[in-house]
Amino acid sequence: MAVKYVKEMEALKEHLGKHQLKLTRQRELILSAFLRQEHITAEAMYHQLAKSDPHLGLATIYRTLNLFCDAGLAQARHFGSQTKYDNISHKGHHDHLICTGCEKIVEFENEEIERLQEEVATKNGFIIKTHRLELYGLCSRCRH
Amino acid sequence: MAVKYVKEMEALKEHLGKHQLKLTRQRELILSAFLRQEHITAEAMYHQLAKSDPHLGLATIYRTLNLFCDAGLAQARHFGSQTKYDNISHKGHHDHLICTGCEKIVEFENEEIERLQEEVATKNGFIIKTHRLELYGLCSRCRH
DNA sequence: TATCATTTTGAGACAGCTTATCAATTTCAA
DNA sequence: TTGAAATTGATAAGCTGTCTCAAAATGATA
Repeated sequence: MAVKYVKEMEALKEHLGKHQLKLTRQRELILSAFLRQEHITAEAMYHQLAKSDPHLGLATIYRTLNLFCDAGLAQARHFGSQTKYDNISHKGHHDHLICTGCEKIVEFENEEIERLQEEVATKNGFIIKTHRLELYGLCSRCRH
Repeated sequence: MAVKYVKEMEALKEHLGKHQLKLTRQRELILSAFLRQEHITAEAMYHQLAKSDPHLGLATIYRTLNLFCDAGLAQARHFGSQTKYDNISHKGHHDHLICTGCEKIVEFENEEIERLQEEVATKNGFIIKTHRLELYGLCSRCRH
């Protein structure tokens, strides 16, 4: 199972090595669960993993997902009161189209928008480090 | 004082009327405080208003700011763990440039970006209702 | 492989922000 | 003025996420 995620595992190991951190059973488990899906919530992962490992603590999941963020594998995104963790290891930065009807999330990239963002920032004396762009609306199915 | 905000007050009254809600001293007070500034936090307003009205409850402020959102006067924005309420009554939609150094917030509008957003949405079968775009970086002063 | 300093974990306490509860008060239509 | 309905203030409760700390696991070293 974890075999599929060799590259991500290598990236994690590299980060662990650089920071005197250890590879644990829990970190492996959470990594493979994390890579299996997009936009997961710590709480959701907690319930998901509870089936196979009832004693895996919620705090460990939060800690580990934050670790993945530090390692550059994940990115936390706040949707309303929820924080979802995106997998950004296998792709570059991306933005989101979110259906307010069915909660479906579509990822997209648009170089032209990114370029214009830089332009706006420069005009205001800013240097951009990160950004978030979320478009909320209805997908074709939810429009009836 | 409230005289300056006749238009917003009218908009609020219209909303109240349509929903069988009542105009109270607190709602007037919070409206005038709200319109006096940008990007305010419920907590900040609570402390601000405590000087002139020590018994105005925090819950009332939250309730009232959410009411303003419903009425189309305000918009809630989540910056990290903080929720700030923007005045959107006197201007159209706008996006934010946020300095991660000094927390300064600069508003901007960019029609070209908005147009490209529509394009992306259409391409994916979405119809956009709202969006949020936040650029995080360092302002010229914080770059030393 | 055994040792052991260091890191990590799990469980629950705790913290910050926001909403719910409810008796008392206020509003406003009649 | 009256009274049904909405609102308020105070605080309890809820939610999400972090902190604490004793016990367990890891992994570098011998």
